[in-house]
Amino acid sequence: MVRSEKRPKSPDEAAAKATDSAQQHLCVTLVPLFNHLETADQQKINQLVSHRHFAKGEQILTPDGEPQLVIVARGNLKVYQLSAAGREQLLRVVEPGGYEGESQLFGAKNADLFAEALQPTEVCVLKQADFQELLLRYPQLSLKLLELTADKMTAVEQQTQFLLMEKVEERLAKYLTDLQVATTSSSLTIPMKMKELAAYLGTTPETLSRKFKLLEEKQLISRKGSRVTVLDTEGLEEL
DNA sequence: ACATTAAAAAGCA
DNA sequence: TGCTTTTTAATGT
Repeated sequence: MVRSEKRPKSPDEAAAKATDSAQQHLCVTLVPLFNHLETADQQKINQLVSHRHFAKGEQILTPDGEPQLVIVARGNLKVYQLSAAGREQLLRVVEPGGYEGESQLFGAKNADLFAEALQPTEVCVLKQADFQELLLRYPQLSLKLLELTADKMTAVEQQTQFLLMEKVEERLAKYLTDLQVATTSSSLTIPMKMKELAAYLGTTPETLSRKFKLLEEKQLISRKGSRVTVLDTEGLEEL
């Protein structure tokens, strides 16, 4: 479900208006939300966003922070919430071209949403007021946003299905088969750390490790590190 | 069936 | 080598 091998091609260093930290206008042209607009419009929008860089592990979005739309240009970030016990439930990983934080902009008070950089990450930040103005000014944006948000909701549904399946074994099996379908190959690479996959599947790294071993013993998969090969697709799907 | 805790083993910079 | 990630083992819910 998550791949991470895109690299933005070197941007032409023309006359970049140094608004903030003097970065290039990557985000606006890169992101599906904006890249269908005319160049002139994109440039206007670009003046409204601030480009920021985050090191691995830095918080980008917190519940008490200012409402803002965050667009990922490079790297990726994880979006998660904290359970009562303080355990982290990973919701999704946002890749270049993706965005996060729009729900707050719509007025939804999302009380416990965090976003954190998984790698050194370039993002563009759009403030609430500016974004609302944009939506009014470019009605096409609203439609596009609606479309993209619908996609996101589909992903969230899948995530909820994971947690509805009672056994970790089943969740892991489903995750692997989904990933296999996505890559159209029997050999695949887990796109995140085991610790994070565990959080994503709603379990602990320890249990995840045991389940991997169990699937290997059943000859359903083989694994070296995060490199997994599916040996028995049918057997895996039966779970 | 899992979580938790602790500790060893394996990776990585 | 020193820190982080992953695995193993023992014990608890």
